[in-house]
Amino acid sequence: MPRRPASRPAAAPPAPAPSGARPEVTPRGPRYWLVKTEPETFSFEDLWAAPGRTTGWDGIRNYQARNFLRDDLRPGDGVLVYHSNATPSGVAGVAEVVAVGAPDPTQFDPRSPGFDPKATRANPIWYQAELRAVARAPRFLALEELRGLPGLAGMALLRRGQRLSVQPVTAEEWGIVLAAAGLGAPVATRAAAVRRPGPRADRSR
DNA sequence: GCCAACGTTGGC
DNA sequence: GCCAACGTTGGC
Repeated sequence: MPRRPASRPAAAPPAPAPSGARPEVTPRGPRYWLVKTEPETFSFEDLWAAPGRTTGWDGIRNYQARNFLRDDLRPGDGVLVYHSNATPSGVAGVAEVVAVGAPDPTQFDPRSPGFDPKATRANPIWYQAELRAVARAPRFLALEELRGLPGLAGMALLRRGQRLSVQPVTAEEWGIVLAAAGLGAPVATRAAAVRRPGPRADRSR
């Protein structure tokens, strides 16, 4: 289930990501991410309905996004699932990383739009992560609403020209988005469990 | 469908 | 290595 309508794989570039405009990843502690998916292809509801509410998040064909997926996601990390190219676009729910490190199988499948003739099983180019749905957003958080939330001005998603389909989210952004989505109460990702209680009013007595 | 913002390709 | 052409993303 391609997250992106897997575009033609680009030619193999120099392996490691240049640092340039790469959004920063929190070095320690729980990490948070946002992944984009076109709901007509694979929606949060599809993830929710998947066996074990889990699926291999495949179809990533951008090197920077791949590097986050391959090198930085860790089991237990929290993930905002964002619907792109949708009406409206926005955050539909929360997932968590279950496993990382597996090659994206669609790169080996000539019938898949994600097929990459340069990839071999010995030398895969693209990777996937196992994601498990944790909670629907009681309130779908539309992009327009996200733009209006104080504290999210610096969020990668909201920056002009930002197109990464896997991007880091800070702990602060995570807290703000969850609270606004009606998920202020603890969400059962390991990452969220580790999260320090913040100034948000989400501590039930 | 339009188009801005990028990433990639390929000629030189 | 430069950079114009082209392709893709994704909001609108």
